[in-house]
Amino acid sequence: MERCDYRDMLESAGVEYTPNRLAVMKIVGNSAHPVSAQEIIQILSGARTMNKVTVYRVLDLLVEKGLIERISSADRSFRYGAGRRASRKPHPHFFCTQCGHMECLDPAGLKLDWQALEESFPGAVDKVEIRVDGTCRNCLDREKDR
Amino acid sequence: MERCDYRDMLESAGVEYTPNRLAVMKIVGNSAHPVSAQEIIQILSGARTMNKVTVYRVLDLLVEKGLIERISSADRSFRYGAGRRASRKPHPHFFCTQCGHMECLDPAGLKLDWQALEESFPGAVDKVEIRVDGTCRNCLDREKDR
DNA sequence: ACATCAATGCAACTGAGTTTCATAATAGAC
DNA sequence: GTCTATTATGAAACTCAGTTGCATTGATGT
Repeated sequence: MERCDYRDMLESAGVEYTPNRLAVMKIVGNSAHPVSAQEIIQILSGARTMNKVTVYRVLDLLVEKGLIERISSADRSFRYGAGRRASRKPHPHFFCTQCGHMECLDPAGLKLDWQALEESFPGAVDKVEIRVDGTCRNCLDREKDR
Repeated sequence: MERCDYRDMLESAGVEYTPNRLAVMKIVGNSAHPVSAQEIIQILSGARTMNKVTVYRVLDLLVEKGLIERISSADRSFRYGAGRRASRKPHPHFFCTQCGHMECLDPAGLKLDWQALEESFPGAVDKVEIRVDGTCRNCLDREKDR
């Protein structure tokens, strides 16, 4: 099930349509949680042949255009989720250090005084990343079983 | 100038003293901003011969014992700063995506309702990382000159 | 002194992401 | 329509922070 007209989203963000770009955009957009480049490559390996370099290049492009968001994790790799242009409000993320799963958290409980931050800081601010590291429910349960 | 008795700090955190561990602890502890493993290796290359593997192993150990804090950056590498056991309160960091410099921010302006966050989340929380990405004063000025 | 265990060094490895350069596809010019 | 110039893609080799395996050194306790 499509959630959006991804092709239209690409073009209105000034990104020329290509099947590869659409494919990556769909995977990131339709995923309930931020995905890694590896996951994307793996998902694509079934349907379409697409070089990993192209995946990385498409991801870079989509991030640059604000269609998706690049989120750093605690394991030296990135996750990608729907971005500002995909009408996604900024929100924190949870990262499970056991299984590498990332998920989005509710922005409630998160009172970030962006204004005060920018004013107090001598430099240009691009983005703020808030990440909670820990162990997810699944991994906790699996641990308990042992 | 020493800021603390690092040797004592090591031992009271349950870390056997070795010259290598003290050397790393000093560099991280005396630095005004979080440092990368590369910086540590480079600083040490002058004074003492110390294998990079040992540096990484010491860093892992000190992080595990809470003496230093591992902070992820936007460039797939880590920075290390004084940790909880070094009487450092949690605080956000700024990361310059141009030069890779990281610095500590004042916790003011960041009202993070940690309590609500933990309660709303179904899993175990180890730590919360808040990172502001952007361009530092230095890099902004250098840019302007061109 | 001897045995034991931890700390260190060295070389080779890993894995996510990048660079280089060749080829294929697309878009404009004519 | 064909020709040319971008632009997108593919393939192989590379980079770079961090790891692993294993041998060596050093400390600790008896």
